Amino acid sequence: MIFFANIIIDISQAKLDKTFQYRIPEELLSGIHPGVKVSVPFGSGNRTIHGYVLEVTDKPEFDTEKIKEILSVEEEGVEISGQLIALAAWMRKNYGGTMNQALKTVIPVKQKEKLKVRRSLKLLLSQEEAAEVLSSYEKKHSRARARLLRELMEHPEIDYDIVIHKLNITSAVIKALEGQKVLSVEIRQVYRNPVAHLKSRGYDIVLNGFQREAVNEVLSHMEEGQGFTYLLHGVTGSGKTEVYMELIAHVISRGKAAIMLIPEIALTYQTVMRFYDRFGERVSILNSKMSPGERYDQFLRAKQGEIDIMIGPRSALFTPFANLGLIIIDEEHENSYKSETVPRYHARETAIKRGEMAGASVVLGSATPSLESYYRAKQGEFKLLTLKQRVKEKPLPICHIVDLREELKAGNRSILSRKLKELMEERLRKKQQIMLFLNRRGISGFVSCRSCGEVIKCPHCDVSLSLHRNNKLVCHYCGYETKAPKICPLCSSKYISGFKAGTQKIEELVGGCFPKARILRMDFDTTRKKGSYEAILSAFSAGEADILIGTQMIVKGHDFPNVTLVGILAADMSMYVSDYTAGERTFQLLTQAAGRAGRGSLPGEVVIQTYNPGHYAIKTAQKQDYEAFYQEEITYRKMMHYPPVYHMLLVIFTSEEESAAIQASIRFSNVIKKAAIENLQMIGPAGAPVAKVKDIYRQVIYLKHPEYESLVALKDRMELFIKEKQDMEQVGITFDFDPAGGI
DNA sequence: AGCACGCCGACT
DNA sequence: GTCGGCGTGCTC
Repeated sequence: MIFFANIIIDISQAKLDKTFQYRIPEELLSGIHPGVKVSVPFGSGNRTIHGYVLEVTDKPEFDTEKIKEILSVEEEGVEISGQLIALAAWMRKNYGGTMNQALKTVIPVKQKEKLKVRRSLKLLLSQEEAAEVLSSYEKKHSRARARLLRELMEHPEIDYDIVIHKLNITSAVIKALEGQKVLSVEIRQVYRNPVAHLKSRGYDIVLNGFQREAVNEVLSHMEEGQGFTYLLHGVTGSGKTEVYMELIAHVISRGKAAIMLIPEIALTYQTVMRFYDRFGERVSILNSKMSPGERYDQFLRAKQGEIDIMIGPRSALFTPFANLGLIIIDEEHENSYKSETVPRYHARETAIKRGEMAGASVVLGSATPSLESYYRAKQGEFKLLTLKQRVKEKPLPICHIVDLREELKAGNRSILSRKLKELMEERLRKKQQIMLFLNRRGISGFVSCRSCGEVIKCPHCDVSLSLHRNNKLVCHYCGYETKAPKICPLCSSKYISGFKAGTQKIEELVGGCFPKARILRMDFDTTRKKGSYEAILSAFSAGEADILIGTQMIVKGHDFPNVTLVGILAADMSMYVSDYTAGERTFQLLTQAAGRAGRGSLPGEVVIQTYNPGHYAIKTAQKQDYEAFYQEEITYRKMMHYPPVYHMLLVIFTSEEESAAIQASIRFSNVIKKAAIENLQMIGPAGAPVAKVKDIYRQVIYLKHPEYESLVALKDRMELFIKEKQDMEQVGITFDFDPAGGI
């Protein structure tokens, strides 16, 4: 059999952003894998250039007559670009999508590389000399040369890209003038340093026994050259960050680099400062507010060895450190580690794979580990490290559970239970602070008609519109905006009215109960302005308000030493019915929220209001007993065949035509049935929970199987089907492995 | 990006 | 005619 390799020539050049196919000579076959660097003949002159292997296949996709052979394999060790390309190949295989999509995720360079080498043209001649040369060009009718030179006489230094794009000059002309010593091409590096403005204050940390033990365990294996995956389980306040810092310090002292992933929302000034205090300028950060160019700059600094610690969200995982020694994933249970765009990779799995490739250790940290990680730790796949003790011996907060049904029976129809109200009064008297939480879903307001029951929906999405200030209706899925109608569009009744967003309504109610209290609210409306998220939190931290009302957003990151009471207004799980992670998410939210109470020297109290006081997620959260929660939850997952015991594959069919999406889903369900895989369960095809977004209709099929590999094999089969049939143009097909909750 | 090819105006 | 410069398009 003849094999071919798909090769990418130069990732940085947008115009060569595609693969070329080469024949693999038999003697090289064993050395050709994704990520391997090879030499190939390229172009009509067959000049030898370097490229990276993306895929090996036996199917030529190009005129076989024209396919050339690979010349040789470049044995430059395991080079970083190759390693990342191999990682991209692994991601494509395990999460679906095209190789190009995977590459773009891993190497976000492409056209942005221009920003790296800011090239500019500099005039080398004096005005007189230039004028002379210019007239000679004009005489020879060299119009492009004259155009460029005239421009250079006016501005002695011009950006290369401006010359190419705005002046319509080709590189041939620039080369010619460079050869004639009329101009020179200057290359300068420009990038910003996001932490340069910070002032390091030094550090002073002593680890306690549990922290020391955890650090030593990881280091001892590292010394033996073994990289494992560790799960660091420690309650809020047990000092996980100190463990991370100690490990990082050891890794960089051995000349290696470290990546620390944190949920985007937790990348606060405080966090960055702590690392900067200890590691100074060797640290860089990545965040979503950065432009692609700025992000690329940070990757470049890493590649050039200017930094050895990168802190950032999911995408920081692909920092091109040549000698990576450690990957840390803080708050590893967070949903934001799962990508929402193709390839829908999970940062945890991908980090483990990258760690394996680089020989690096991986440390997953959480107070409430994901079921997945804890399960794998129990199976011995991860090494479990436990921090049993809170630093400074602080007691856990006292936690009360209030049954909202009892409140109702007792005639209290307020959103605040008697217990919570009583405790709030006390705190306000003592000038201590209070946080009130609301579950994330169901918090936005909507408009409905009391006469016919019509709910105003988005014309492009299958969701109701949310009521905002100034009577505006906004779609949270596509951003559609309209004015709230005065009469019902269906029955023309004038009894149409809005229900305010949960947080807004609660703000009014709480304000009514405690007219003197200063209240801050954090939700979609108040945080839409840039930077207002931090602004609200620091205002609260500075004591500018007594009560902070919000959703999950306010649970993360910041420490509020003066908060001694946390109220969870409706720890209700019925909102998550269709989602098997409901219990897990509730437990995590409650534990995190409770952890916010009593972070300072004052003891904390927590009130959980719920309609399900008997549910194990709530009862175990009250006692902060993770192990007990895990046992209950894993039993449920086993029984219901949910992850991590079984694995799931969600196949999403999208189309502008509803019927096309439905037809495709039926066709694929037949393909799946035909594959006749043992132990496979199929649910659907059916409409997605939100069946229409931005005018695109969505159908889904859920598949369950105990072996992840079987689902990957099934995905391969479906991808092959797409390739062979080629009549699926108007339908998009996306694969999502172990989807994180809703879609 | 680099290179060939084909077009176009100017000059022996 | 034909020479040199310029823009366009292709590279497995």
